[in-house]
Amino acid sequence: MYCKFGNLQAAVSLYNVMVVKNVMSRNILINGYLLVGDLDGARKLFDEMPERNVATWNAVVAGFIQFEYNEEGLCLFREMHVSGFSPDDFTLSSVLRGCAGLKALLVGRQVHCCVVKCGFGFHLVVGSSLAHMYMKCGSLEEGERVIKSMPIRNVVAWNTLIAGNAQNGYSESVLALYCMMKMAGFRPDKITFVSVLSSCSELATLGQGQQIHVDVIKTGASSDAGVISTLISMYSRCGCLEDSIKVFLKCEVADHVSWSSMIAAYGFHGRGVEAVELFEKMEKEGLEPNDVTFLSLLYACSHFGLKDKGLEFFKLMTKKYGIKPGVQHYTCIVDLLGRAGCLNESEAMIRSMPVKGDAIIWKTLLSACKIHKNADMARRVAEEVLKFDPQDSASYVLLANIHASEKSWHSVSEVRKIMRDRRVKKEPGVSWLEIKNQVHQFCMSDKAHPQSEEIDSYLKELTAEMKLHGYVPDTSLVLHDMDNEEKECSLSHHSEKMAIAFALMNTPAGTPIRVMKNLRICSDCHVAIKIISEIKNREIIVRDTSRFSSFPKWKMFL
DNA sequence: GTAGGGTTAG
Repeated sequence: MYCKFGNLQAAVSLYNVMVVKNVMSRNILINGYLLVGDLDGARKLFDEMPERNVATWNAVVAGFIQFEYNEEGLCLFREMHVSGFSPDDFTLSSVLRGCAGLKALLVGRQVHCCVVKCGFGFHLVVGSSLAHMYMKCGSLEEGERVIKSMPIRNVVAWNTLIAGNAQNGYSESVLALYCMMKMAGFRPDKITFVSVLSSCSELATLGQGQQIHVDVIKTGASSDAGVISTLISMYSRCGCLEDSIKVFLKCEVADHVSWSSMIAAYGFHGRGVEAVELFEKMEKEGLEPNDVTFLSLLYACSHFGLKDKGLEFFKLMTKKYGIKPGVQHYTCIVDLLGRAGCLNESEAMIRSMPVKGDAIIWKTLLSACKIHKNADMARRVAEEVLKFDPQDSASYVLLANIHASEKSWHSVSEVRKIMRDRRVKKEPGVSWLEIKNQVHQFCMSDKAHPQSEEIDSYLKELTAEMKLHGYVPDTSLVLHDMDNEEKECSLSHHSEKMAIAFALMNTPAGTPIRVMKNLRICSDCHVAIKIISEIKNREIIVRDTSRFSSFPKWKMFL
């Protein structure tokens, strides 16, 4: 009883005066130690035990794994096996959780054999743990096979399947599975919603996200901080910052994750000042920021050009909160310095930081070289990127872009030759948007869309109209040495322009247009969209890999 | 006594 209520001291005193101490009383005490997180105490008692049973082993294996001492947990499981004990469903689900935590696929497969041998091949709980393990280790297929072979499914099994697809990036499948789950008569719960909503964020399908928000309210899951955080993020990533704010303000259970989520949402929409204000309020409210909070905050600072503020927070993170900066935090600082034009400081930061660099941090500096047109540094930095990832098409393109903007066609063709030799292919730009719950997708110069001819002639008219309003195509961005007319044509067929043309043709006047893109939008499209938004009197919101841009611009400061 | 989830740099 004392153990159950976490009063370990009382439990220990009682145990010490007990005349007869058996396995059961010792097991209870071990669980007491584990309940309060005293792993050393539990281990000591365990080591001193004259006899043990399966429950004893289960207690320590599960205890260690619960506190993420996964390796220790797996070692204990091996010892258990050597001692001649057969694992039961409790042992196996704990051990599989440990494998998932370590992403240890091979050990996981061995445990799978053990599961089958011990007769738990069709067990509901063990089956979900097994599928979860496979999916966490990146083997979605094996995980799905386990779930599909289960004779009965419950909500947890469905959630495992859905979360596995979400975490492995199969967002469309997540939405399909969500419908199937409901059709099979299962009621989604807070965990289902977290996975499904994060897939909506990924796909930026606002319509679906809104429908799922309705389901959240219907099932009463809207009082869960986890669901709230995902909703905030979903609305932000789907382009509706105002709805993120509404969810956040209405929420009574917001925790540090929800606050971080809101800070990230502001950052994603370029609202640096609000992000900083919210962080300061969070501190005043006594909520402890974590590494992700700082990542979101530093990101917001770098995108809004708050260089000094960002550097200040970077120091605060370590000094006040004892959070060691990881490579992602350093990347934000490199971005912050790079955008501000301090290229040398930025490079020095990478070379002197105590954590190992990666392709991304060097790519960040490479983008800064492009913004500030520093071709010499760009060449050097591109080499560093390609050391980490020789197949990274974006870096070759960036480097070629810098050469093209200097009209140094010889260097451009050199870069293109290296790409050919190394068989590097440029990732095609794809934009998509949702109209009446249907997703339309466009690739550059795409002829696949049924309305491609109409789009083509509409784009021609639109470009002419834009030129009357001061649009000058920035042909320096085209990588090939073509004549100007060809360059303009190539620019006007960027996927985001095609998507916007399609939306203008197929939606009523005044409807906001939300376009998503798989790469960064180019500066020509940025200028072009601004002008389109003005002449067509439409709010246009473009999401690329990094952030949201809203047009007209003033919307950002509302 | 067991299983499934949240915010995040480019």
